[in-house]
Amino acid sequence: MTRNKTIGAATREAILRRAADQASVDGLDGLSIGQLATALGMSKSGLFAHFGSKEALQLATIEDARLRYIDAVLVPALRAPRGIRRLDALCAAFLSYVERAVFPGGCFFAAAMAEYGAKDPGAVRDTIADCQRQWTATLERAAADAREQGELRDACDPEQLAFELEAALLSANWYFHLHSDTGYLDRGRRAVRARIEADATPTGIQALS
Amino acid sequence: MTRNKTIGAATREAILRRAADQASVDGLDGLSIGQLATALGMSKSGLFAHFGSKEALQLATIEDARLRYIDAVLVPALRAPRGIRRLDALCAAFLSYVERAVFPGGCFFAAAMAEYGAKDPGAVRDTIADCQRQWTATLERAAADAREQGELRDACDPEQLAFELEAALLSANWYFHLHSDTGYLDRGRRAVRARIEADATPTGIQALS
DNA sequence: GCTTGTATAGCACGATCGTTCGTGCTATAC
DNA sequence: GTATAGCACGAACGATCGTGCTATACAAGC
Repeated sequence: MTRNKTIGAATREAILRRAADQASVDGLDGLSIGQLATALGMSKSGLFAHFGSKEALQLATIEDARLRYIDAVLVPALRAPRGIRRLDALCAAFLSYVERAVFPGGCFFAAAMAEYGAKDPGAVRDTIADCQRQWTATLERAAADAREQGELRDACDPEQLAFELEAALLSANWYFHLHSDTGYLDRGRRAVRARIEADATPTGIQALS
Repeated sequence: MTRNKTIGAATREAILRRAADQASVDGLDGLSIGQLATALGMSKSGLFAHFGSKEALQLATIEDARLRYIDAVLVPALRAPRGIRRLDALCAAFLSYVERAVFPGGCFFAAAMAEYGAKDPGAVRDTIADCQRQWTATLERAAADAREQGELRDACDPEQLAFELEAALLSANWYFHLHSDTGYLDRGRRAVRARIEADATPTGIQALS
């Protein structure tokens, strides 16, 4: 029984990994259970039984993607000390995550946000909006910490700064994929660096070394 | 015949308008001929006959959306004099176009870029990439003009500037819709103004009045 | 008045969609 | 050795997808 459960869980993980990969390319809505099952060499009904509905599959996929995002972006970035260095590390980690193609279609959440941003409310949309808010909050907190530590000017608005940094990160993600040109990732890095420095104090600039 | 053609053309226009509206919400791929026909009170086959294939409908929809974009963004912005004022006007016109909900699901091309950015090449993807390039080039040209006119610093990189401005515009578009909060449009306006001023000469700043 | 051509409708096709159901295999529990 | 539970399968459901083929309504030109 416990043994069976382990087997089932492994299958489930494999499904979700593939689902997140595919969704980053074709969208969460474009995700098809039949195609997913074929790609995994299993039956449609066998796969379906793990979730019970397409929406449940989508939500589980988001959750799996969230874990992968934490591993790929947050964990490495949070090793940097609180403040301006962490803010910079978060941006760098995101761009690296895009470049390493952790998801083959680019940032999973960027794609999901674009896909569901204008749709009617629903569980999927709400979850995506929530993920988005969490990430933004992480950037804002890093910026606020940096300001408190005297690394960013008092006049700096952490929320505005986070907004602008994320704008650069997202655009780098879009253009990188649309034009298949890594140069846009460098543009993103330049934008991030310049934007942080624009609000940085001498202390902050030095901390960035 | 001319009369018939006029009637046919009018129907075609109505189809494309609705198609672009719907695509801005559900994506160009999510666009369904059956739903579109029902929404317009006509038969699936009658609608289909206008285009011959879904891809042709998608391409025609993009073309129609392009014209609407020109009307809503480029025409008003190009009334501003060449240089820094036009650069600013382009950004302002874009944010206004988002705010006025010219397309109900937000910027049509932003949505299409996000949807097709990671997909395999094809006519639709190529066209979208082309539209994207054109708009970027418009921003870059305005920035380059401004630099030539002494409104932006010589050290300013027009391509990088255009990238960062567009990043702010796109993110304002995404967040505005995802969180249904016009505050993000103001964040975009602030980001644009600050970014332009960061590279502006005193002459340039004065020109922005 | 007849022909010609265009615009739309009707109907049907094969494929695929998400979903349900019944079944069989396999491994643990008693 | 038998009962139980988890996992996956194949078949089929009704609905919808994009796409054809044919017919009708109607205006234009002879």
